Amino acid sequence: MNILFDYVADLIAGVSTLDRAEIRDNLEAPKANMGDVALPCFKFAKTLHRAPIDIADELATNLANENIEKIESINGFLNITFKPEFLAKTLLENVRLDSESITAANGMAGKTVLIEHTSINPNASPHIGRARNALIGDSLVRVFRFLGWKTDVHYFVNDVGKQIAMLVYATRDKAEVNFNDLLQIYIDINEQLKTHPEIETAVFEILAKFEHGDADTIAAFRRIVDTCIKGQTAIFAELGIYWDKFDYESRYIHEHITDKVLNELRKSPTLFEAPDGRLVLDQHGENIGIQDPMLVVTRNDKTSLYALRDICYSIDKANSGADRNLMVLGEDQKVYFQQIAAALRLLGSQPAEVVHYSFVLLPDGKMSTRQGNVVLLEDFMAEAAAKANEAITARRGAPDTEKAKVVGYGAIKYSILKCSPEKNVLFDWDTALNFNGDSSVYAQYNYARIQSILEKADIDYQNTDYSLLVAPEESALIKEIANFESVVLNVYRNLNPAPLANYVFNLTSKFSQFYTNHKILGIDDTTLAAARLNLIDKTATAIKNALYLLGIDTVDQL
RNA sequence: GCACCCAUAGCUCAACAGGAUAGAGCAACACCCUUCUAAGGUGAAGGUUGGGGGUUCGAGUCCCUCUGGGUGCACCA
Repeated sequence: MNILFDYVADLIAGVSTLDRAEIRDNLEAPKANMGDVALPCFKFAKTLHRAPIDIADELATNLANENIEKIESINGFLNITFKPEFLAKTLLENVRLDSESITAANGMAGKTVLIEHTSINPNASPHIGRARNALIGDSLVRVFRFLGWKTDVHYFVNDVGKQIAMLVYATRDKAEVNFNDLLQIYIDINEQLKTHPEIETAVFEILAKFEHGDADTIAAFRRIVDTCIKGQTAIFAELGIYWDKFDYESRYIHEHITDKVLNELRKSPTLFEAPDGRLVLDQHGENIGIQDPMLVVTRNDKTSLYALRDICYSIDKANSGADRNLMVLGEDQKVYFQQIAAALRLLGSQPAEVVHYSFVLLPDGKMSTRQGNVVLLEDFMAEAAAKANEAITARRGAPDTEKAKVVGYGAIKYSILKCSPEKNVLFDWDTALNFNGDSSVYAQYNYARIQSILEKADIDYQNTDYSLLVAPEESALIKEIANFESVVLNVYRNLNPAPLANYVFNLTSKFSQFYTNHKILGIDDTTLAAARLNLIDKTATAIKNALYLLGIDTVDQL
């Protein structure tokens, strides 16, 4: 639609004393049936010392143009409706739907962005709450890449800590450790800990040996952590989510980087030693929303706590040379992140831009890994794929596991990504596995319908006369296609993939209305047929690319 | 108790940097498959945008306040 806005801004600037840039800024797309482009005239009232209605009236009488079908002044709004042939031609000739052209138009080519996301504790299979992190992160990666950025996707492996030590302890006599058993082992050892304090002592001994570089203990940790990372990333790989680099937290201990950073922190008067020997950063005055903002960075023996290792890692990321430094983090880490950010600024380092997301809630409350009250991502994936396969079997007479995955996994991603990150997602099986209406399946299904038609088409539709596309359903579809680029840029600007889901549904809905009202093949007018084929081809591209940016695949036949 | 986020139709969500008559889907009701894929389409129904105040020509959107939910509040990661 930008092309139309530019066009209208030129027109209005030509017949008035208004500033062209200001006009362009105020133009908007009104609701359907009010026109194609609207200009609210209220902001010009002050500078012109005239009533908004007068301004709109005058513009309406002066703007006559062979491409304008209707121009109205209503309550201070100037509404312009273009002739549909002009609308179709202008928008479809200029629309940008592919990565190359959008990248070129927005000048972001070659910039680099570091994105860190997911970092699930390496103690069990991920549940759908944690998956939200990966889904948002991966979608942002795709959007940046689509806009021409070079992406560097990192995963911070939290391989230090009591949780891993507990698993090391629980599996000390096991010759083999199986990823799928870890969750139960973790739940069991948490249970045992309640009644056997001596286990806790043993666990901390293991942790201390690990931190002091004991080779056998490091190997034992590595066995657990790598089993977990392998298991977790296999699940994400199944969903098409990958990382470029896995950064191990323990490195900052074993390479004594924590000591160096600690020495830097010691130069600040805000670092003090508590009576028992712990080193603490006094963060009063940093505008952190807790009563007594203190960040404890070491234990009393001066060994590092997670915060210190996280600061080390954050410095590494800030120094990576990337143009932007992003991370996706749960809302439970909000205040903690502010504390790390304040510490980084103290050290002259720049904290990452952070995207926070809220938790996924179950109908009967919150998920808890320790209590085993979770919906595992794996289970969700299996259910979704199975349900999709049933539907495919019913429709096609035979199952198709690959297609079922495309459909089922798409539905998972869509159901989670369609909600804005700051809102809680309410998960229930019925809604998530409903493949009708506002779901990714709707878009995939209509995409397949288009492919089916294009497959059958035996005329060339590469160079067609767009001005033939004048039906209301065609105009509506064309305008929606033309919005693609601004939606992608909106997602980029706000670091929120949700509008893409909304867009792909609106777009598909416009196509479906067009499809049910107009024939594409088998009409006498072959030039019109060609134009319509070109239109649905562009529709398919927009659907495919929008879904792709959400991490969702398409198939040509469904 | 303090801080941050959220509250929109019975349910799940939209509303693009405050714009016009707040839109969809699901569920429920009435229709449409001799026609390019019915995982579809059409119609009707559903709202004092949690309550109250304020700013503005204009507020779901910004500010204050109350209520309800989420999250967090130094020696976990």
